Amino acid sequence: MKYKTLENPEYDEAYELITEALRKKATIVMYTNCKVLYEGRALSELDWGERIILIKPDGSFLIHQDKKVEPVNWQPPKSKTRAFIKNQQLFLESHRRTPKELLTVELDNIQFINYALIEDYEELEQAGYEKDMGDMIMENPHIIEEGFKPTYREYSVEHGFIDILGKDHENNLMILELKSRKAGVSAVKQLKRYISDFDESDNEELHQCKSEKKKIRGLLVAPTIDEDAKELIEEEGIEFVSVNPPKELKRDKKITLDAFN
Amino acid sequence: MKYKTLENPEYDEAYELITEALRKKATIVMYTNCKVLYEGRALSELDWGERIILIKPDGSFLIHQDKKVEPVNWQPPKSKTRAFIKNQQLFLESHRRTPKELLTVELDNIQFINYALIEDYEELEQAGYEKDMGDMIMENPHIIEEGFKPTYREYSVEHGFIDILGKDHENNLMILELKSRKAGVSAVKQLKRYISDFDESDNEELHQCKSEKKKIRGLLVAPTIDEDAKELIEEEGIEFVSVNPPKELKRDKKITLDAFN
DNA sequence: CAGTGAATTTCGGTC
DNA sequence: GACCGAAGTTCACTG
Repeated sequence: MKYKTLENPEYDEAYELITEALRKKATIVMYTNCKVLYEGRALSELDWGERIILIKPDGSFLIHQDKKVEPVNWQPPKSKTRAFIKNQQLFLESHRRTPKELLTVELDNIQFINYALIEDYEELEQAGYEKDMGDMIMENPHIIEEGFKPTYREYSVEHGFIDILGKDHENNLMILELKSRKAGVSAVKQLKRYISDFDESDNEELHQCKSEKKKIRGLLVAPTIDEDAKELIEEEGIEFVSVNPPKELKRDKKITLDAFN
Repeated sequence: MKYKTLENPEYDEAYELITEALRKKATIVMYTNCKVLYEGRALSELDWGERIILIKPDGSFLIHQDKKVEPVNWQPPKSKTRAFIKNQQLFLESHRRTPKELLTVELDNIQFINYALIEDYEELEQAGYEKDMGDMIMENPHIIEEGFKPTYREYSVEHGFIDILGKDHENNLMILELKSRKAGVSAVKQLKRYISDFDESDNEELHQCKSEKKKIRGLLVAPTIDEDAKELIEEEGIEFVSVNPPKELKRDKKITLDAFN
């Protein structure tokens, strides 16, 4: 049988069903009154109330209240779940090894339990992120400006990585910091840091640049920047280039490319 | 009636139930085959597969696959959900105003739908965070060292806030940066920045400190630090004090305090 | 394993 | 509504 449901089960019936579901690595959905205790990286307690509990075959354990996107309590994948009965009360326990974390749920008045062997073989196709932006710029450097030649991706410096390093048409060095969302002051500061890191570093690119008496240009590349970032950019002599992250799914891209082959 | 369930409903039955549930501001749980399209800050597409859908009375909309703690697609609270039928297919649509985001779900082969008017009046009680650590240190400064006198909490400087500002028994200035988890290099850098911000600022504390020829001590306060942070701290002349965040629920604390009154 | 950084981060605070 | 920072962040990726 692919799935099973119990409505208003007794605690012993519920115990049997949950244990069976866990053994079968099924996905369990419950709607029940419960009380929750969490002890691990932090500590929390949630008194009696009706919640939705989701237990996944990968060990993920979620407890949702009727508000918020985030679960009120949870355990990550690979956690071990078990059900047990104590003093004629049903408990669920989810245990994580490192870091040691324990989630204990006391159940009462279960409205329903459903378990199912989920069939889902799809993965999310997505686009519109910093990485997509970087790919796009490496493929079409002119988006930044005419004559821009990217030379390195993820160029390592003291405090992190320069997203894209390159040169303009006059061979001035260009340091690009990409943001796929609106950039704030923190992005400008990050870029500033990379520039000074680079300027203080001992590397071929820099030596060549200095021997040719070229400039180092810092560019913040993002869809937009907020007002404070705008001011800071002008003070710091940094340039801003507005680029939107490509919102094109890989599959679409592939089809498009295939069409050209 | 407090809750309703349908197993293997036809699309029109499902439509009726969902519309009724949305009108009643109920919490909806579904287990169904579906296909998902998201367009907003990013873009994503998820092909047909069985998933669990959760729609909350606050407008939150979650789609869970059988893996991970995070939903594969979602909309935040205050989103508006509606159901509609097109070409004898049932769709769910969740719409957010700012930023404009749209989640569209095509449903097929619904295994079950449940809606319920959830009764939950409890909020999570929790402890073990940075704020708790700060509270604890303000109340018991000797945790840091004998003679430590905290003077300011969240003291504003150029690039942020100094968690705790104070003086040692010799009236040297102490700048504390708190972390409730293992501190890394980034925390040391943050502290360094606050120290230099403070040193470059124009304020009473600093003038007094300099006129008395006192030192400025930087302290990183966290349960532990990683190896890289350890090295950096020694280089930079910053001190590390190991403090664990208090794992004590407010209610417990209140009871403890009451017991002493 | 630990460490780094992005995320449709979410969420709560303040301005 | 924008901005800022914490979070049991989670997650993917690297060494």
